[in-house]
Amino acid sequence: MLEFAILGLLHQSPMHGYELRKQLSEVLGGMRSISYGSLYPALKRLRAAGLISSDEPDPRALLPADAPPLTGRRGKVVYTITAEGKERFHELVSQTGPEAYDDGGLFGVRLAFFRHTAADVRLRILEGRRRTVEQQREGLRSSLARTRQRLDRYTLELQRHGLESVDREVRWLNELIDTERREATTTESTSSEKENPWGQ
Amino acid sequence: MLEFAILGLLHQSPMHGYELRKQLSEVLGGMRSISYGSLYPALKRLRAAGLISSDEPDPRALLPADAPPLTGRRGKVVYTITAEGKERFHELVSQTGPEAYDDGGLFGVRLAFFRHTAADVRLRILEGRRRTVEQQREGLRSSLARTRQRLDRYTLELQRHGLESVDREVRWLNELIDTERREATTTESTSSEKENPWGQ
DNA sequence: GTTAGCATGTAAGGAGTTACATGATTTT
DNA sequence: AAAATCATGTAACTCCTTACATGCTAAC
Repeated sequence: MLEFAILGLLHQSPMHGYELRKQLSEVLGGMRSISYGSLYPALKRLRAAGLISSDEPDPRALLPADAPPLTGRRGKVVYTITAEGKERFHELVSQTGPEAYDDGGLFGVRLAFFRHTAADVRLRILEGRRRTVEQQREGLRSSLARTRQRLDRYTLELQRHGLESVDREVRWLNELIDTERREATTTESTSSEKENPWGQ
Repeated sequence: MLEFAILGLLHQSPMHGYELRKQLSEVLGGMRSISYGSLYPALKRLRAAGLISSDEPDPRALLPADAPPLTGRRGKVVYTITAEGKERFHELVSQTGPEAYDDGGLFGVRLAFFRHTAADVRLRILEGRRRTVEQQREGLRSSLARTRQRLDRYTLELQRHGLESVDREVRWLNELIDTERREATTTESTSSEKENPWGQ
């Protein structure tokens, strides 16, 4: 998920880690930042996999063999997505399986990069998400119906609030799906833009 | 978090693992169950810590040293909370620090066992949670104000929906806090029930 | 010249998951 | 007697966090 988000951000423009982290917080929903302890190892893995490249100043040039073991001396490292990285990103962005809409935060990230996703794939993901959330809602509803008697007020309030939340998400998804379909039918005659609808 | 929930459920009545898992799903918000790969190691840890005890049938009695290494032969194991376990649970249930209301799902579990929490502690936790969520809301709001221009429709929708969600949570918390305060003032004259308000 | 914010990383650990392995009991 | 569901557990792994360690750069 993190790697997907990193690829997505670097797809837009090269960045160094610190900047990446700030952008990541926005993509991952306003507050709650990723920690450097996750970010840098992730960058390392992506670089090892050849999906991004790093432009390090590397200041070990023109230095005699110094006694201080050269612990510091780090330069600002700018990361750029590679051709393989872009390929991988478009592969990820085209996936329509459950991993795209089941729980675990990936759906939010997918949505954040939806402009890179083809219109039909967008629709399938939104509908998949809706199915998932509807099932959650059913589970919650039946759980509430079964246990309504023996639960105290707090647990009941918790479940009621949870139910309202998933209910709102379903309605929100319905709106997104409607808009998506309306766009699809009005755009199919004029064969413009397959990517980047609205925005920018 | 899991261990807290297990203690809370066993506090109500002894249970075996399988049953525990079902009850856990309800406590942890309707759908999304815990897996056995989490549950059984957690039970093992709690038993090792002396917080719960297990009542195993242990069928190795009256058996000669068999050649088959006795791989199967497991009985239904019933777990019971110990005196130390209850003590620990009431310790956890009285905590008012950030771990009780910051993100990470603990708040939901705390609420599920709120009837075991004293009224003043309940209020402090609810107010702490409200502060946390209000801060999230501020973060989201300013992030949205800053980036409204350069974001595409999907990211905007995502943030808008997120903002509405935290907004709803704040309103919900306000209601809970109001009710809590009303109960506190109407109950203080009649010195009844310090625990178990409503429910059961 | 010192504080605040920018910047990069590692090591250890927490809290769960999936996949596997096994068997008992109930229902059809 | 086959299938479903109840029941218990381990091993390997995922994905993140916190705490630590280090240094650069701009502003006051």
